[in-house]
Amino acid sequence: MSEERESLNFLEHIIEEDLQTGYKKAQLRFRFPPEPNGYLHIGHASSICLNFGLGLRYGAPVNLRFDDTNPAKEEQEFVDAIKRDVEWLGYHWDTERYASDYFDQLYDWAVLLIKEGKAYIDSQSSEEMATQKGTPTEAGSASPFRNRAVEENLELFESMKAGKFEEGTHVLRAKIDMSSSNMLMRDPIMYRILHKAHHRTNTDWCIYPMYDWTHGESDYIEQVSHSFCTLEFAMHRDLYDWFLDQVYEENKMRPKQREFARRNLSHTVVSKRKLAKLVESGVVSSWDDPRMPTISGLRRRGYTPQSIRNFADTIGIAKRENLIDVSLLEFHVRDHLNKIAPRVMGVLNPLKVVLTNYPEGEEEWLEAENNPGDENAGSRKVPFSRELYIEQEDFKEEANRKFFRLKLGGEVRLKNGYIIKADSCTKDTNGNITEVQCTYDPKSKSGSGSEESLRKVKGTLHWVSVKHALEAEIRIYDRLFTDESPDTHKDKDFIDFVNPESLEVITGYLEPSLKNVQIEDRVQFQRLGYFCVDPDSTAEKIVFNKTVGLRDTWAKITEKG
RNA sequence: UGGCCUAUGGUGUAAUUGGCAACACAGCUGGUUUUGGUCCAGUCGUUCUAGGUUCGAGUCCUAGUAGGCCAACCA
Repeated sequence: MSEERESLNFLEHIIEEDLQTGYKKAQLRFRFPPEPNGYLHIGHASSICLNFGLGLRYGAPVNLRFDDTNPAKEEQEFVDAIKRDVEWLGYHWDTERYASDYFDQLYDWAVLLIKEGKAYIDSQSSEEMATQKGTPTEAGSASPFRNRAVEENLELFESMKAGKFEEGTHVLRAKIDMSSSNMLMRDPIMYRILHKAHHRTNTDWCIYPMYDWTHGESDYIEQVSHSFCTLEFAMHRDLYDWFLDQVYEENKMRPKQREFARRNLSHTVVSKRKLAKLVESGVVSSWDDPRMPTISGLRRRGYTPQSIRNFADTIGIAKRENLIDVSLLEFHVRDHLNKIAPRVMGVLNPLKVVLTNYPEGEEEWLEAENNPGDENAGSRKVPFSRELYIEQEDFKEEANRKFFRLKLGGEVRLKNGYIIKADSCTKDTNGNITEVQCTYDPKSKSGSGSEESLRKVKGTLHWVSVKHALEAEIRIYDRLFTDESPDTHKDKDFIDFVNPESLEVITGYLEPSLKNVQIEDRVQFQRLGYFCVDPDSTAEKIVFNKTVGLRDTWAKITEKG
């Protein structure tokens, strides 16, 4: 038994260290804290995999906590969608929590701070407060209300809560340090007045706590040991700790915020504003359009939860800037789908082949393996007849030796079938090839064991019997953006980089075994790629999404010329 | 003119905490193959720069350079 030293990421190192210096393993607890103001995307998926992955690794519970402190943006619809996505990824949260569960506690604590002279009601406009805040290089100045009497503060705060004031008239601020080098410590706002109904607390409240006041205290209430967030919150840590100091009791777990770099994926955008723009402007059809980097989009595209988890696992976690090539994500779907997707045949760009020596009206059903890499996958029958479709790209009148496909006078094997030879072809008035006449070798039947069947020919083509072919709508996707980092250009809008050819809808001809596919079924169309049945699919009209193509060495050869 | 963070192959992460720079992807060469897929083998690095500490530095120190972040009644 060789014990291999596992390589840990820097967050795991922090946890390991904490475990050495006093934390008990049983005290470990993590959380995934989305704001329910939109759909989860691939970036969230990484965060989910990180937190829940840590939970699995350490046998620690992970809470799903909705950071719902801004009723102006949040909706139940998003709560539901987020839960569905986390579940789909295959994770189980320990408890489902809401920051709004803690509104009472937060309010009580705020009152405590006021009583201790550590918070006050400011009655200035936001503009006045902004100018007082100073700049990164200049200290701020005190609000004229900074030394308001405790009694007055208490009274005003209560009146705020009671709904006696308009929005924007008063806020509760923590009294910290107006000259701190950290702008966030210059008397941050804890509460603001918002006369808006909340998706859970309805109209119970008209004052709502700010993120900074809420997050650390929520972690504390839930006794989260490690609160991981992205780097842009690094500055918030001082505040997180300050707020915690105000309520912390010795015998409790003191949550620790640590920050990691968010992972950027090439050729896409993830900001909610930008994704919304793609939907609103009609560039994509919906939030779950298969081109979207949302989890629901990836799901519809045919990605498997495991492939996304594997991806998150491989890219790891660190603190430096990064731009992960989307091809790595594509590698992981291929890798997983290669193992689980049944192989089938479908022709997307048909060219008719007629086997002149195959009896008219006759047909036979050939044995076809479902997955050559998986012995247990079994086999199925595919119909063969005189008239077949092959891909247009698989035939050329003349071609050089590198072209392993069909050419006049050349031979090729039809997958699971016979070796055929192209004798002639017919063209339309524009010179386009419309039909190829071939002869087949009846003794070369796949699996027959005959000498002829064992002959090696350079190429093997997929095909479909014309008479038996199933028509289906095939949606072929390409990258949504032509630029690897579309939203980082100062002089150009990300919309300018939208790939006009990101969607192509065609009719494909499939082997009849696909007749009864179900939504979300995934298959490999041999030699083409992986495809997934779209929810738009019906019994009358099957719709497939192309998840990702196969690795294509031939394309590279042709590119090079 | 302030503060915080970061810097390792084309990309993303490691490096037993100071001891021969590793893994995956991509690339390139071959082999296998009834998918130009899969699989197998091989190949591809002056650890941002300059100093310093040390027998020994990717790791520690100093300075520099580059990039990112920091002022919303957002999270």
